[in-house]
Amino acid sequence: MLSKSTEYAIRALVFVQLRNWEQKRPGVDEIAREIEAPEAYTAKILQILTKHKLLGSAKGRGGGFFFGENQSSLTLYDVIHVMEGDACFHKCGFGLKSCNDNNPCPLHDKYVVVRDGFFEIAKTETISALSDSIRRGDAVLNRIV
Amino acid sequence: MLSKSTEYAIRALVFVQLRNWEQKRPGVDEIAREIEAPEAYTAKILQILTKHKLLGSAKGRGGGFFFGENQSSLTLYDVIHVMEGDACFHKCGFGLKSCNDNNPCPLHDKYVVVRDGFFEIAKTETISALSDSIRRGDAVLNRIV
DNA sequence: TTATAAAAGGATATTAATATCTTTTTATAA
DNA sequence: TTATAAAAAGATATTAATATCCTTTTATAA
Repeated sequence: MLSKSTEYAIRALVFVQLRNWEQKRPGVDEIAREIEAPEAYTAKILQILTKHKLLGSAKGRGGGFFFGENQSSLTLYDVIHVMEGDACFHKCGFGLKSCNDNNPCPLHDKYVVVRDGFFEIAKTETISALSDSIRRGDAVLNRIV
Repeated sequence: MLSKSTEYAIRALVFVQLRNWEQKRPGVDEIAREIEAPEAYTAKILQILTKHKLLGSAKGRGGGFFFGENQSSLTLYDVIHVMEGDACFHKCGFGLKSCNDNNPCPLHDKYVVVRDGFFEIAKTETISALSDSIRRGDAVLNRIV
């Protein structure tokens, strides 16, 4: 499972993308409200994302968050990597320090299939693709009350 | 990813099974040493497992941990459920409160495949099957230094 | 029946994740 | 050029996970 912070990050990025497509640069307050995350905490997460250049930001009046050119095809992997590292793609499901094809833990063979499946999703799915599925109406960002 | 506590629990149970097959009832100290986990913390985890009847224990001289009859085919799911609940089998990969086939988040379709794959492993794999793969030499419990 | 070995239970400590609040910097509109 | 709006930065608070320590209970061997 991804950490709460990573989830907030992904949801925030998707929302920024959607607003950017409408020529808008949302601010912390709007983003936090839309992704249903605490505002101050969302601000911290957006800070991490901009610091790592996954996202652009503008200070001052009329400022907000946006994607630059080289930030358009951000993958889930990029976001996860910045938010919580990539242990989830490498770690043994059993918690053993050295576990691999040659020296497998009892879970290795089956677990690797799942772990690699998740890695495939992370490396393939992009923020803009996720956003587009929402724009098209195939998926939703917020819960429908 | 499973929590550290859950990993310790699974490793501990597998080790108890292996020792039980040798007619031994390992104690906290031996278990902690073998699974490379802190001793006092391991004791707490074993307490949780025995309290939930996943494992038997005997106090006093010659005491230790062991499996009873109805504890022989414990699944990974049983262990995970007791240690950290079953959020990992239900939760949305995106962190949305209501996300399902009818109301999917952008990740839903692909993520569900991975999540269900993990659920299948958890429901299928048993402590004794894992232990047996070690006994046979097909897998290892400890890292080989 | 007493000393000892072992798990159970309870209290506390540490660390990491999550969250909030305040001050500072920066940009823009008036 | 000043007031305002916004993100950045820094400090602190809270909560949950991980970890340790001490005391109590229980069983057994001597």
